[in-house]
Amino acid sequence: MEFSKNKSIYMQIADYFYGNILLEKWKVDEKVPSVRQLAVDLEVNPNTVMRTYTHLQDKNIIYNQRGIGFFVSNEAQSIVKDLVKEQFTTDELPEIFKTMEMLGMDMQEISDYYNNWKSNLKN
Amino acid sequence: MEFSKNKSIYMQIADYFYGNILLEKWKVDEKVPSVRQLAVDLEVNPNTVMRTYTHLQDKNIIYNQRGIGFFVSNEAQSIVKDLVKEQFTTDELPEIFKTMEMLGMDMQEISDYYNNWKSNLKN
Amino acid sequence: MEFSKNKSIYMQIADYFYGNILLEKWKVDEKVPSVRQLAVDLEVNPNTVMRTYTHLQDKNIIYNQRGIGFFVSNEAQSIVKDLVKEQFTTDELPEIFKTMEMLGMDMQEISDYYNNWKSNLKN
Amino acid sequence: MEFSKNKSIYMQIADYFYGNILLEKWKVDEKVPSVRQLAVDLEVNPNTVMRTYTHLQDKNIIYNQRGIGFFVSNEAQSIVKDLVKEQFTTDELPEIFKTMEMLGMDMQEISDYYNNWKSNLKN
DNA sequence: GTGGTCTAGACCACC
DNA sequence: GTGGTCTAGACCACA
Repeated sequence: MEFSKNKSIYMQIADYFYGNILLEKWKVDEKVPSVRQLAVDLEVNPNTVMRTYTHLQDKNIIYNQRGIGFFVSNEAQSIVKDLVKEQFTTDELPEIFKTMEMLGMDMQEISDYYNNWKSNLKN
Repeated sequence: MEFSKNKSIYMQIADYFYGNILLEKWKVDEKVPSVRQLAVDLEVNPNTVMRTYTHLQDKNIIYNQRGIGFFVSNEAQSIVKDLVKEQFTTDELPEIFKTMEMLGMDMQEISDYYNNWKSNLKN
Repeated sequence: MEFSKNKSIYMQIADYFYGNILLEKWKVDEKVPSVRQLAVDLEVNPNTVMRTYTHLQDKNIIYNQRGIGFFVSNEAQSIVKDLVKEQFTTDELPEIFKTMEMLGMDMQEISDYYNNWKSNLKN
Repeated sequence: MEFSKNKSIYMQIADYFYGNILLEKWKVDEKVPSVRQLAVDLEVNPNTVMRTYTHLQDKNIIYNQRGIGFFVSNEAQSIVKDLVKEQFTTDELPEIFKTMEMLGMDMQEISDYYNNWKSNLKN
């Protein structure tokens, strides 16, 4: 996994969790990777992973069983969905729309980029 | 002008310049507000404005005439357009698309949000 | 380190970096002093050092690892060499030559000064 | 006349005077251009020229006859020569030598640049 | 009037 | 611990 410079690493790790939960790759009560293991896999400081986990736990997206690990909570799906959608529609989309105006782009162009992006994913 | 807390103030001031240049409110060789004046208008510290100006000057978007002020450079339009478009297509759009996938949204929904946003602007 | 008053402090700190990089005292990917530490060592305000670092980062001479520090970039050597040589040959040397003409000095005299300067360095 | 960005304009105008005096294009008691005229010729603000003249007058290089103009003083030659030589040997040359060391250049290379520069002047 | 630099001190996010 | 941003206030050189 590569990290963008525009966003903090621990939030990008959270994004990775959001994806896995929303797309149901990780189900309710399933164990998520250990802090240490994930830190090794992602080549980041364990503190950084821990920060993500603390953050997700605060939001009741994962829960902890002492000595065993972290697990996906019951409400994870709905919490994440609300969270992501909220931020998407109130922060990110308006930002995009403003930039579109500045660049004089219309929805069709965005749509083209989208199709392009999707076809690139397959390869 | 209100500042979002997600982004540094000096970069939001830069964004303000980008808009004015792209939409040709400010033309080539036109004088831009003085550091002190803009600081007063935006209610920020002059150092913060100075930081924006230094940044824009480094990117050859504005130039300085000693003792007189800053002016929009010849290539400002094209430099800004490249800059903004580059970041938009390589950073922001993919981010949006990823989130769309996660949320299971399609282009039609985005388009609806867009039209909604545009009609809100008019009011 | 003493600072000349003809040049801004933050640029003199940059010169110090140029020297260390060109003479390979600092190698690629080596960590450079932290902003705070260097500020203490040089007895200047951290903001002043920060200004140098931002400048060098913009020029891709150093890069940042979040929360860890600044490091010498791959291309640092060649960038600095180009930078310094460019300025030396197009700005400083012509200036010197013009003054030599005005003073009626020839290359031999300059050479004498040079040898003199070098022998003073040793003591 | 073109002005370098590295030096203040009024000092570059002073340099122009130094050259004319040292190379005896302007002799003792000869009238120098009026402030207004020179400002027009050089396309600078009259204040800037005035600043040069004040500076030169302070150093007894030119003197003023009220209502008539400025004139080259008796001691102009020797004063300028001392002034320029002093700055040249204590400020500029050491600076050059330091840069030479950093770039690993020797006197021969400088000499080559010098010959090159002189032959370019003729064209 | 203009920009340019610097200090002092603070607060924050991040690793 | 690291950098990043911002404020307040000052002083200077320059046009």
